[in-house]
Amino acid sequence: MARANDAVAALLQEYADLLAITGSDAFKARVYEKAARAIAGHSADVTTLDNNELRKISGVGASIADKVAEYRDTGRVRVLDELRTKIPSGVRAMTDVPGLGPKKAMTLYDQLGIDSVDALADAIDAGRLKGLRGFGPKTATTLRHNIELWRSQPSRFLIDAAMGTAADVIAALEGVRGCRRCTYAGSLRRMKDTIGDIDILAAADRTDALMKALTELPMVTEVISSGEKKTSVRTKMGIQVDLRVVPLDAWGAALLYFTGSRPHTLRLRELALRQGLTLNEYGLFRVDDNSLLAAKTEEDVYAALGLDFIAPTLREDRGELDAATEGTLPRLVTERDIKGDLHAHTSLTDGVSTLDQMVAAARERGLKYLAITDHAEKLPMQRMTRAKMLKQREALRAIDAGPMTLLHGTELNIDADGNVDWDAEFLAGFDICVASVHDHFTQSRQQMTRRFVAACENPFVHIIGHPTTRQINRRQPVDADWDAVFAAAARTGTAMEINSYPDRLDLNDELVLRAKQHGVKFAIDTDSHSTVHLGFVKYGVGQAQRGWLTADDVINAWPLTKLRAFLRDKSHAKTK
DNA sequence: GCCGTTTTCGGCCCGACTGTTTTCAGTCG
Repeated sequence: MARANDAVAALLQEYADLLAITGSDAFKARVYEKAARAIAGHSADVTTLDNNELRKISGVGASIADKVAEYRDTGRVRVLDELRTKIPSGVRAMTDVPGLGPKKAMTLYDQLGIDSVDALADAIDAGRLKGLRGFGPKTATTLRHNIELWRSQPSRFLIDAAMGTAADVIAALEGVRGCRRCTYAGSLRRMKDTIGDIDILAAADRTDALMKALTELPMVTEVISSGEKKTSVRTKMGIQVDLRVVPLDAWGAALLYFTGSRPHTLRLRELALRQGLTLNEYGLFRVDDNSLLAAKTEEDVYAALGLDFIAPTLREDRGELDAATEGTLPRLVTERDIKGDLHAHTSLTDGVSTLDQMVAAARERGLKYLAITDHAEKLPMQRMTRAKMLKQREALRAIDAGPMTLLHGTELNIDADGNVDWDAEFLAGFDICVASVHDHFTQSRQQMTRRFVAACENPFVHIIGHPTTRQINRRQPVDADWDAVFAAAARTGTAMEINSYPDRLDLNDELVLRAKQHGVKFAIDTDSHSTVHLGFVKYGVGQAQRGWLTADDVINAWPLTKLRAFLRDKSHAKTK
């Protein structure tokens, strides 16, 4: 599954972690982390590059280039293997427990021979940490508690669940006297596909009332820490909520800082330093006389650094600072650009809303067109037949949808060999066909790739639905050579879906970036099974933005005539 | 270990909170 770049990045990250645990130069460890990130985000396969090309990657110098080359040639990195013999893998795993970092993990291993999370839990239960320097009774209790949390809960939460919690917290805090502004930041604002914790930023002159209000919310089960400027709690759902309160004058700098990502803000700080400036959550200051340059809005801070405004969804250190310097940031697709939905179900198959309800809800949302795409007959549980499909088409054609155009489509099943339901004649009757993988998830990469390529080459298939078929926290993505699949999609004029369903978000941002490099077009669909799901489109747009897409890349951001031409061009392939 | 619009050497982001300390190390984001 993983690209060679991901494997190399994982090795470099492991090396960085082991350096930190062994207490070597902290800066050295940071350099390896940075290089790992740069390689993970590099477009070319690093195992195809020579040393000179490797060293052109920012953060990769002679030493790291040699290690990558060694991995390319031998599949190993000798110095990493040596470190691994000194530090058991369980010691590194221990640093995943909240509150336990590299220093304490090493102390536990050195002094007590503790080499796994399980061993640590046993040692705490047996009272073996008593007398160990740096490990008082409070630390032992907290660690034991955090081990259980770490064992019992997923580390990432679905974006819509996090968004709901954030909205509840914000609504409560906005009602607190003295609260001037309140919003969410962090990975939620960046629209990452999954959310680790929720960052809430508030502006107020006095902070105590806000901190108290947060800790007293009914949803809060645990106060992790609480100070004058920052409070962290855990909710019933298990997600951590961090609240930061700043003066209103620092709003922009604080929002920028707490939105992150860390690599992005780190780069901003480096850029500031090179200009004789320093950036923190209170503002951008001159180093020499501490005078304030910008703080009120994010736009002010970026401008003072000589940068165009960078949308939160782009702040991942994937080249956005260079683009902002050069004025070449993309004009990102927005929810307002989305003119229609090309993947939606009704109660004819596994949807819960009727055709009429779906049409009415889509019209209410102001869509210009809607494709109804119920499941085809090879998904046996749906009991679909040709007759039912034709009857639905008749019903759909009879609906007066006002200014909205209705398209009759279907979600075909891509079988193990890459074929789809129904014959050419029947398929030709549809306005649009989505085709998706719904079974045989464990095929080899080679088989799976052939399967997708065959589907792309089918003249009746316009969109590949939820391509990796992952279900977040439940099912892994299928294994395919995505570069080969994307190349086929671009060549055949087949759009790749960005499925907006919160537990899919498929393609995700990283694959969107890769697909775009192949010249692929995209469809941001909701895959709605109910009228309320139409609102999920914002999450699909989030992934699209994170993949640097413009409205021109997204076929359902196009006017209907242009979309129809795209669909027609694909179908014309069948006569060639 | 990397890097350079003050630097090829000497820096490297920085603030908040906790716990165990008697002035700060460790962790987190």
